[in-house]
Amino acid sequence: MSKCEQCIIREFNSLKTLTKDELIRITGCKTSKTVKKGEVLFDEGEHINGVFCIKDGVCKVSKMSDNGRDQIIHLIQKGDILGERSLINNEASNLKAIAINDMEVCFIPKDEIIRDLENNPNFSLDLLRKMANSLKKADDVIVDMAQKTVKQRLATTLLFLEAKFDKNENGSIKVNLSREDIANIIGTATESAIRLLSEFKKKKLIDLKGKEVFILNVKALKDLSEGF
Amino acid sequence: MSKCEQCIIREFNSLKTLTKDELIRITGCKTSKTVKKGEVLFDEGEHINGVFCIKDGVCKVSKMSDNGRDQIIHLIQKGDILGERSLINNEASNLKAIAINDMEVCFIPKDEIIRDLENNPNFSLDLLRKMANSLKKADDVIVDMAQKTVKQRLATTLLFLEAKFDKNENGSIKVNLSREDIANIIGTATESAIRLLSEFKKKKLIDLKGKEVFILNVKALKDLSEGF
DNA sequence: CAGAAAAGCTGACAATTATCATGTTTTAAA
DNA sequence: TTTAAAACATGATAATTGTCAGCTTTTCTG
Repeated sequence: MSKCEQCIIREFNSLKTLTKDELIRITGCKTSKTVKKGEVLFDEGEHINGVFCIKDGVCKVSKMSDNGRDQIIHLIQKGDILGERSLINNEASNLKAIAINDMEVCFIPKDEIIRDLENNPNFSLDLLRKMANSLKKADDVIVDMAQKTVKQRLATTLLFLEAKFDKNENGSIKVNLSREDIANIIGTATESAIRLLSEFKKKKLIDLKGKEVFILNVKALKDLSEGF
Repeated sequence: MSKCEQCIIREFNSLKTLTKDELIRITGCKTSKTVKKGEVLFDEGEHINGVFCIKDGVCKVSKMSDNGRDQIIHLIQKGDILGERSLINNEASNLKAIAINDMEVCFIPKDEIIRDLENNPNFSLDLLRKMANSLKKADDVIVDMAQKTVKQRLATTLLFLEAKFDKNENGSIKVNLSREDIANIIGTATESAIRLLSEFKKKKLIDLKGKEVFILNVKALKDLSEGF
């Protein structure tokens, strides 16, 4: 079993504020596991009872709307932690997480994290800052969803993906989303998303090779996303 | 000047976790002020440099979209605190707050709150819980904005207002929103909001007397908001 | 109180977006 | 490898929503 105190991944998230002793204790109680593409990490209404630290891979975090369509709210990748919110407010998850490619994750049981949260103010303050930041980003998403057209939101989303994920050797964005996934991020019908992707391709803003997406014209996408 | 340690308002928010000594110190450095209807508490891009505790009145908290329309993201009322996020991540506000009726607020300077945050784990943990909860609510808003029709969102919003605010003696919701405000909560054109309000009134789901809104049929609104 | 400005309302029409239908391509399982 | 299922793509059409225009009512200001 790999040791948390030697794991570089934690430098990307709030776990970096834990002391060496705390990390050693976490090593002793955490579990590592592989999650295959398509597998559910946790479902809506489920008690997570801990926190995931993502070592590799990507998952989509979504919520079912009353209308019966899934809305993808977050994409979580290497370095991120997952489940901290349900842990803090001690409730069942309001979200569902599904791997979109094979993942390597560590799972830290609830009680251990709570203990650190209560005893290490660096940890709780860092988490507080992280949450304040997430709330700010959520504001932006709400405004975009409420005010932008589907075309603007697609442009916004493509730029977001470009910024968030690494590139493959051929220059495509290193994330494996289906057209339906993209539609569920934007909040539109799959057909509408496909149509607009085709339009963007025709206008040379992007290129598409199967599921691979290449961003060709950032400036034009930015203008589009801002309504010009 | 009124004393924080005797103020009942703090029981409604995270300030309730402060000790008597901390409250006495806050009393010494806080300022009380009246904000008239229409006045700006803080604007986008402004450094707030502290936290507001709302003693009376309501304000709308909004963000300008790229398209140039304001989106109202929160309604803040008596008992709420305001500005804690910008304080925690030490950035300028991404939001703008305007009073929608006359308000009584207290303002606590940044350094004093930060001090309590670092020294009183009850306070920081309570704030953390509050933020985790806000994030959960933000998820719901994102899903609604992304997936629901304007009609569904209006129904959702009316139920939200009904639940959040007290009633006037005649039974109307005790909040003074213009039609434009309502449209800016829902994320639609003012004309669309007006049209749907008229439709709801015609169908006896609500009644309207000027700016006063009366909820007549909660069940029907709930069904509508869920897409039936 | 009068006049001006703002807010509210409604109709007509245009633009956007969803839905349904159908065919093609890709993926995954036997 | 074959075959079935899923994903992708596009057209046609309907429903939703936005925009503009014109009018009425309410609110604000001097």
